[in-house]
Amino acid sequence: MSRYLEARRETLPPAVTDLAEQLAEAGYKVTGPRLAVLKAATALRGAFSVHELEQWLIARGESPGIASIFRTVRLLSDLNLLQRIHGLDDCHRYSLGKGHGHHLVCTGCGAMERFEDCGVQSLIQQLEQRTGYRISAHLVELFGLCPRCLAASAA
Amino acid sequence: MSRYLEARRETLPPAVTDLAEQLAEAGYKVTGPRLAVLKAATALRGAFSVHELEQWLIARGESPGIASIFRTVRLLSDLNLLQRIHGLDDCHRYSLGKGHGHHLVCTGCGAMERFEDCGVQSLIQQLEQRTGYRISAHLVELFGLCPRCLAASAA
DNA sequence: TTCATAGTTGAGAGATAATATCAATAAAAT
DNA sequence: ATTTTATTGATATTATCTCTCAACTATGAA
Repeated sequence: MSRYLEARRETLPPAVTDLAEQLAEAGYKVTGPRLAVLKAATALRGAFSVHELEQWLIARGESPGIASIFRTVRLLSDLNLLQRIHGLDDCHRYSLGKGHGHHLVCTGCGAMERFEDCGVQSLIQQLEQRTGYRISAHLVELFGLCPRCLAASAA
Repeated sequence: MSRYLEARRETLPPAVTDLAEQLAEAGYKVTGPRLAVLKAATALRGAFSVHELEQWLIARGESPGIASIFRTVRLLSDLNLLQRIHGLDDCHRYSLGKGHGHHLVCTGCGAMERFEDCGVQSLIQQLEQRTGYRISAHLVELFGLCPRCLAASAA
């Protein structure tokens, strides 16, 4: 495995070591900058932007160069460990999570719920028949107010 | 109505005058640059980027400043006459069309089908119950190969 | 038709998101 | 411990898009 990771395993949250192990398994080196980004992404939870990752890291005095933050985000995305969130306007947010997933995003505060089953299978079948396309991917994102923002707006 | 539009109605495609009338009705002036962008968007059909609009216009020697192209795209979008297409990667394409709509985009050639009914109502109800969110908007986009690209890839 | 006015335009500066370059560095294999 | 090779970071660059503001023009009123 990764010597670098083993040396600091004790000091890292399990979620971070877990992700780092997947980087190693995929043949990538486990480096300081990459661990830093993983720490930030894990700590921020939910939907975060590259800028927010950077701010979190700067605040702790351990920010890699911005290029490496982008590179790590891209790498996690390529390995399907990170999903890009497509907002109605904003398309520059991400969420940790394995494989295919969808998001329900609060337009008030940015909170987010992930869900797996989006029930578009029958729509896909229907459209394949009607249009002759072979559909291989889909994007489903939902927007609204979370319970807290809902309560606040009612007051 | 718009004096400017009436004076050139004869020289414009109906799809363009139709859109221009909607600008006028909404209280916006019908100007040369705006008509030019409408012509480009109508001519390009399907999914287009701002850059493609600009290229089309430059090729005909009637391109407004890039700022005005962006402004017109934004205006059409605000009036719900233009939809932004969210690709898996690319989020900078648009499609003419009124109101709420979804897209089935060919990952091979960029061709595109619009569809209205996306059948996520029951998913929305389900998630509202489970999460307590009040869902007010959604994004559904599908990707695959169009019949032509499918045939080409089989060969 | 002409005029006044208020909305619109365009050039260029600037903001933001992201990538490219490449010498220096550090993790991993030996 | 040394070698090898991936990775990093500073900087420049590109792409997308917005801002500013003087000049302009479509529109409504006269």
